[in-house]
Amino acid sequence: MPTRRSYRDSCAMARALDVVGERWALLVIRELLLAPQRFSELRHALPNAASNLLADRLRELEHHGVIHRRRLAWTAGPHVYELTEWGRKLEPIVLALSKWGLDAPLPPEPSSLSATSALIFLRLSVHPDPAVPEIVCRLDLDGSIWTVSKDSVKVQVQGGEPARADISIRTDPKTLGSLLADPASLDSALAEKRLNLIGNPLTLKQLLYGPGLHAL
Amino acid sequence: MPTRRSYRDSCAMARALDVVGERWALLVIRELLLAPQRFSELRHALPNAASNLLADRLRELEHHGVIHRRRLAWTAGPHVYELTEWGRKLEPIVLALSKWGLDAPLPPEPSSLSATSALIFLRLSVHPDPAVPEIVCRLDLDGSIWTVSKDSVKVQVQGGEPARADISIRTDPKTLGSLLADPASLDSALAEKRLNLIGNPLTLKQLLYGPGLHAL
DNA sequence: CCGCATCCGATTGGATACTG
DNA sequence: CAGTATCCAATCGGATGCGG
Repeated sequence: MPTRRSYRDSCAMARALDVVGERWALLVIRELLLAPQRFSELRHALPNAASNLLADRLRELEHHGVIHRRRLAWTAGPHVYELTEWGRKLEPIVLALSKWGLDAPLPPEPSSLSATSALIFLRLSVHPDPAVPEIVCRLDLDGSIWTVSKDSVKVQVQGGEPARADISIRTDPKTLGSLLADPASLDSALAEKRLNLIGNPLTLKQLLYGPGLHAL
Repeated sequence: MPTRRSYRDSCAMARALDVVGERWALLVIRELLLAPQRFSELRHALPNAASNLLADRLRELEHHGVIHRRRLAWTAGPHVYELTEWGRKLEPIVLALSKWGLDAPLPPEPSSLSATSALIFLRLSVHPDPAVPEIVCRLDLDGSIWTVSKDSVKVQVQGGEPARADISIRTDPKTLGSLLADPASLDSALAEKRLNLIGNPLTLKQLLYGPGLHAL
């Protein structure tokens, strides 16, 4: 049963919150920022959200024109949820709010971390590096493949296989998160096999920590 | 009874929402963007929020370090709520979300509009105007005084009396909002005494609508 | 009045089970 | 896999109370 309440405030912020202010809504949008997702993928990404709530939020967001349901492979085949053009305009807001949230206290354990969250964290943490021409990394995160590239002017995270890669890593979102938060954890992650690396470890350090590497 | 629930998600966005994601929280923050406010002022600005919820949100936001309570006039005297330094960093996010919300459907009537909301809408709508050197306007909105100034590079909205003003207007938030949304409503607002103007009407038009004035 | 606290019915959220 | 259905707990919203 979708929610029907409103702030009944003409202010644009209140109107925005009438659309994306319900519980879980912005986290659903976060999940869809990098790629369209299926219902089961969203459930996996947001394990603390009940399935009925997820269904409610998806219905409401679709009704408001923030996301829409699309069938893959013409007819038959699974459907995915993806952001509409309007929904995509939330990206800078979600990123800004994420950046702000970095200063917030950590949640009570146990806490989840989805692949998309870790990739967004990566994009917030890694900065272009004028000292290095280009690094392309193939990333296998929880079984799905991403291409992370960084050059002197930009950092990109895209779904799918890279055409060419300098290094290839396989890990899980939590390990990636702790790697980004604490460079010193890289060695133990490798030792404990939570991180699998093909290629030069120094290249990975350059990719993740860039010019700040001297801090090590 | 303050809420104690969490998304239990390590993602920075979820952590941000653990702090400012509860109902009414971001609207309280919106209200505090331009000036500290007393409890009763917040109640007036958010008439659809129950007083116990307002008290809960204020307690939670203070506990999380987004706002803090301060006593005016040393000891005794009323206290006001104001944003902390961390809370102030939400300003660009609130403004961006407001801008996004302009494309959202209008809420069901009756709907409120606080003075702060109208002023934020003004700041979003009015742009610097290279064609005009400077316009300073004294604004009496629901009884509190603001200084709105615009020159070739910036637009400012500040609490308090201006040192000097080109025009002075007195109105209410809803009228100001409709004025900004529809320039054609200016004449009827004047005729119906919902807007009181001292000074040249053309100056007011230049202030509010600027170079877009030729559209009239 | 101001600044909340308390009480209570109406919604919403959360966990689990179930169906096409 | 992609959601519903159900039930219970937490939260919300509105009214009212109450000390300062």
